[in-house]
Amino acid sequence: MESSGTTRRQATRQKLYEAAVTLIAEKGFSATTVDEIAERAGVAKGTVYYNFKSKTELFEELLRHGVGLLTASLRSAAEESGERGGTRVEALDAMIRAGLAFIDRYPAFTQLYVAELWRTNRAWQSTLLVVRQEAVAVVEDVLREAVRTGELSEEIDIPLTAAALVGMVLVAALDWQAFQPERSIDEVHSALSLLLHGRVSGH
Amino acid sequence: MESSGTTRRQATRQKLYEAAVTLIAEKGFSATTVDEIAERAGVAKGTVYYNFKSKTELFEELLRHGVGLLTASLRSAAEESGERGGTRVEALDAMIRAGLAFIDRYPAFTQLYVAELWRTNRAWQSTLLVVRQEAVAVVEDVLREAVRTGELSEEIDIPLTAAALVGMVLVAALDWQAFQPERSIDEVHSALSLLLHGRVSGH
DNA sequence: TTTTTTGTACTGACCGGTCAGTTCAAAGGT
DNA sequence: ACCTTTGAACTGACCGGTCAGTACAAAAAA
Repeated sequence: MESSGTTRRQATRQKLYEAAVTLIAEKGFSATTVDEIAERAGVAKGTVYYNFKSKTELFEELLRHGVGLLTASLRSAAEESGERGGTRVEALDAMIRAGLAFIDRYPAFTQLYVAELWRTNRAWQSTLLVVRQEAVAVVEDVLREAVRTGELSEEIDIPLTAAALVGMVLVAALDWQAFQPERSIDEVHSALSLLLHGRVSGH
Repeated sequence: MESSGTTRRQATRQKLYEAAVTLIAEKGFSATTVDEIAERAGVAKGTVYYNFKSKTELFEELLRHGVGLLTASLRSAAEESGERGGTRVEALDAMIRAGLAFIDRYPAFTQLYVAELWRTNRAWQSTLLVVRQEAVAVVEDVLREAVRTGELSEEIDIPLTAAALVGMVLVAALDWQAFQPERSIDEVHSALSLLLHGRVSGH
């Protein structure tokens, strides 16, 4: 029995998450076998089934785990910006940067999330719905705040704009990793920032 | 013997494309069986292998087919806008609309494209690379043109901005279909247009 | 002692790909 | 007009391999 922060079990689960996330990102859920996951985690197959009731459940918990990290990172970026006395638009900018940093650090998770998000009729569809709503809600909150304080125009459509912003960051970052890896995070950030601040085709 | 424009074979291939695209969008490539594809197309399994040398090849040709439609649609939107004497920024706006219309019409294809695009080490990786480049290039061309004519600032980073714009449209549209289907295409279009024209946080 | 992990062996369902045989419309012969 | 042949297109039963999940005794950890 262990009573401290990380039980043995938690450590095993963590290893399994890390093994599963890269494999599933590369090959997709169905093409990834439980044997492979166990092998990469350096664990026996039986252990997988001791810790999770099925392959699907392992995946669902992986999703919850990862999105937890992302939303925490976005929220704390927004808060820190607020504490520094920044505007709400600066908070958005800080969130873009935090999003990029997250994707830079956990590219596999992001790949997997994007690949699964819009699938229909899958077992974990409901999990994804919840998890997506959490992430988009963070952006919506800041947008709503900004409209309330008059920083942004009333005419913007908050849910659609939030989705578009998230999408912009997600896809730009994945594209960066996959097709233009020689760019620095600063270059990507400023390209997106320019778009946000309307200097791409600003009035 | 048949010699006219649409051979029997082409008709069968078309049926197989249509069956495969929805199934793969819903469940992913590996989770979709050849038997299912054949059944939905109303064709025997052997016919699939008579027309395509493997499941993978069927998928690759499906990708080429679909992206062909998309780029044609984007390019013609840009051209038509040009013929009406519009600015390059108006052409971008027209392309956003064309992109949304495409996704509205072929949602399954878009889902599948996004889900597979950033996977690594897959058989069809090289096909996707080509196919992505075609799509992004259309946007890059218009951006480059706009910078040349002074319509857009020299400081924008063309490849990154093009990727971001494509991503914004892609993700916003999928999100619209999946989570906010009650919105009209006009609402989505104007939300994105506002972002493009910098009126979300324009100076 | 209790919890967790290991490793091997097994099962049964499922799936990609194959192939011998069928269908049928057009071409060619009579 | 009436048979015969040809070959592209299609069919579906079948085969060999793969994989999620199970079983369980023994070891290691706590």
